[in-house]
Amino acid sequence: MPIKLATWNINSVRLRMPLVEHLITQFKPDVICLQETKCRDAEFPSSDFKRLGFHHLAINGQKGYHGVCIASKLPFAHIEKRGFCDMGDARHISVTFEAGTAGRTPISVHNFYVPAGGDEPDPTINPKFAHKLAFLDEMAQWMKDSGVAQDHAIAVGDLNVAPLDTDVWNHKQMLKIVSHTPIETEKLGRVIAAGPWVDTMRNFVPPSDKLFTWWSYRSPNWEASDRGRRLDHVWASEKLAPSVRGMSVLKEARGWERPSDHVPVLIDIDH
DNA sequence: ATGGTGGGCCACCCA
Repeated sequence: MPIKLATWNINSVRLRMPLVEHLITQFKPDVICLQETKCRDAEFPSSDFKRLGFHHLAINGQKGYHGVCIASKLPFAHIEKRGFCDMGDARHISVTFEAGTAGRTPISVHNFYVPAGGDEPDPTINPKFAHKLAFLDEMAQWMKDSGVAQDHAIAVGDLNVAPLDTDVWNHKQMLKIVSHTPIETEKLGRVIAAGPWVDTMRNFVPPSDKLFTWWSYRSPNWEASDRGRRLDHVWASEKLAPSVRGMSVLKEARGWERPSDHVPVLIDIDH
């Protein structure tokens, strides 16, 4: 059964529900993972999702900041929300689908919003950066302990780290910029190894090619200057990775009206 | 080297 899954840092789901609707009508995803929904669960536009055929909603929101959700046409068997770093932040939600057809084992989807980490890449003077590093450590430990990637599983989200040289517009210039510092890259690598996970986006775009999912609001000519970063990721467990048949980064969404600074990433799973 | 632009929400927090 083919499943199309999208992940997108929406930067306020209430403000950008028209863009989500456009994504749905134009690209027809079955499952949508959002980050930075920025509203409480009671304020989440659930009726809009249901009108659009997404009857199954797993929401972990909070007032004003952060917030993640998984909206789905397919029913869930389980929903889980995990707190990281004891901050009370809404930065994770996961679902397991009901058992697949033809006796296939159900897929789990984990949706993460990793802390951005502030501007100063020194954990001794910047608590936001320290939080980001601790979050990545805890993610790796939990991946190891839980064994989530041992079965059919997907991990997606805004991980706020661009690990490869070609995940940023200028590697040398970015080495001291939060999101591309060696310590973040190393820690994200440990999270991937702890699964172990497969970086499915890079199965479709070779590491020699630049690949971005985010362009800052602060650049008036984002497209011409193209100073992007790959902050959003789609990982598959080794068992599921061969079933990922397609991937696209919807760069055009950065040019939509009142856009998010992140664009959706879509994958096709043939499970 | 600096500041540039957004969103939430009402004084600044966050990205």
